[in-house]
Amino acid sequence: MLDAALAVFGEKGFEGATLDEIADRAEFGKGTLYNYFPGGKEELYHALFEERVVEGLHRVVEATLPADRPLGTREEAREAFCDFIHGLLTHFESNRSVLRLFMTEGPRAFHDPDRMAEVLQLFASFTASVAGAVERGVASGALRALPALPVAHLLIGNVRGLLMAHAAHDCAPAGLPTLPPLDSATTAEFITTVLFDGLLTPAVDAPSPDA
Amino acid sequence: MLDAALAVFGEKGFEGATLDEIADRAEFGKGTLYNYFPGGKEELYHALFEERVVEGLHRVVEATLPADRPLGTREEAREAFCDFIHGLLTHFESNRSVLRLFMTEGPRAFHDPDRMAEVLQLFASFTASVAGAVERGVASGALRALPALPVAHLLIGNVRGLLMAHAAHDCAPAGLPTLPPLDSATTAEFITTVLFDGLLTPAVDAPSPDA
DNA sequence: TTCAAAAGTGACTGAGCGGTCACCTCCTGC
DNA sequence: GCAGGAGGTGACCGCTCAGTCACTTTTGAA
Repeated sequence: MLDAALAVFGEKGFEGATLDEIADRAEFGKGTLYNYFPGGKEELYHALFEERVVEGLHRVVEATLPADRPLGTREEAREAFCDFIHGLLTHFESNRSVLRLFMTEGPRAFHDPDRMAEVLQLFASFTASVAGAVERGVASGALRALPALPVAHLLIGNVRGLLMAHAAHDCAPAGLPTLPPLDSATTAEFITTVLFDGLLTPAVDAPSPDA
Repeated sequence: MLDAALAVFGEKGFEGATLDEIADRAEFGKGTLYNYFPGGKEELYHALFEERVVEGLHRVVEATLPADRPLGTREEAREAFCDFIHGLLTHFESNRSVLRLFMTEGPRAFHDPDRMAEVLQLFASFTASVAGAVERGVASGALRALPALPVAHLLIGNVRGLLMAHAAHDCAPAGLPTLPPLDSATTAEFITTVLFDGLLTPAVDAPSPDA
C-alpha cells in the first residue's frame, strides 16, 4: 500500500495525487485505506515520508558517518564525507520517487508552520548527526573552524542541488543547458573536491595563467 | 494585480491559492482577471514567475557578474562571487514571496515535463551567465579547472539551500536545530569561504590562504 | 449629449476529489 | 455448519474552486 502511495505521490505530487488512484494501484478499496490511515491523505503521506525518506537518510548517515568513524586527519575527513555524499546520491538515484518526496516536501512545508515544525523534527537527528561529524572534524583540526550546523546544511544542500539539477535533466526534452547524468561516484568526487579543497587554485605565489 | 497574486501565491503556494482571494486582494472582480490573463491561474502564475523571479535573478547577475568584470586573480574572483552570493541573499531576503516562488517552482515542475522545459528555458540565460563567469575564472587560472556548469549549479544551489534553511527557521516555532537568522553579508562570506577556500584546513605542504 | 466599445463584475456551473458508511466477505473458533 | 467480527468495499455526499457569461459601469470620440 505504501508502495502504491509512494509511486503516485512521487509522480503527481501531494496535491496532484488522488486517493482513488492510490487505492486502485494498491489494489485496495478506498475505504480500506482509511482503515490503515484514519487521518486520510495527510496521514498516509506523513507515514510514507517518515518511513521512506527519513528512514533512508538515517541508513545513509549510519553507514557512512557513524559516531566512531575516525575523522582525525584531513584524508579521513575527506573520505568520510565523500562516502556520505556518495551514499546519498546512490540512495536517491535508485529511488526516484523517494527523491521527489524529499525535494518537494521542504517547499510544501513553507505554507504551513505546523507541518514545517514536524518536518524539522523529523530531520533534526539526521542534520544533527552530520553536524556532529563536522564538529569532530573541526575538533581534530582536519576541518576549518566553521560553525558545524551551517556547514552540515551546506553539505546536504549541495547534494540536494545537484540531484535536482540531474533530475531536471531527465525531465527536460530539449537541448537545454542541463547537466548530463553523471554516475554518482564522479558526482560525489566533484562535490567533495569543491567543498573540501575549494574552488580557488592552490595559492602558489606566482599563479599560473595557462589561458 | 501581480502584487496581489504574488502575495497570495507566496503565502499559499500554487495549489493553495484561489483566484477568488487573488481577485479580492487585488480589488478586482474575478472576471477581470481573465481579461488580463485569459489562460487563467496557470498563465497568471507564469507571468508572475517570469516578471518577478527570473527578472530579479537577471538583475543580480548583471549587477555583480557582468561580462566585463575582471576575474583574473584569485582575489578578484573570490570577491566577485561573494558579491554575487550577497546579491542573491539580499534580493531574496527583502522579497520573501519571491523567494517562495523561486524555491517552490523547481519541485513543482517535476510533475510536468512541459513546465520543466519552460522553467529551464527561463533559467537558462541566468545559469549560463554564472557558468560563463566561472569559465572566465578558470581560464584566468584563478579557479580550479572544474566543469563550469556544475560549478554554477553548485553555487546557486548553495544559496538556495541556506535561504531555505533560514526561511525554515522563521517558520519553525519550537527550539529545533535551525539556523539562526544571519545577516546576508555574514552568510555570503560564509558560503564564499566554504566554496572558495574549502572546508579542509590548509595543508602544511601547500601555501596557506590567509585566515 | 449620445452612444458604442472597452473594461469590469460576481453569481453561477460543473467537475473533481476527500472523506463516509451501509453493506459484503471471509476467516476463526466452537 | 454456523455465528460473529475483523477486514474490505465502492457508490455516494458535500464542498471547493477554476472558469463562464449576461449584465453594469466607464470611457472617450463624435
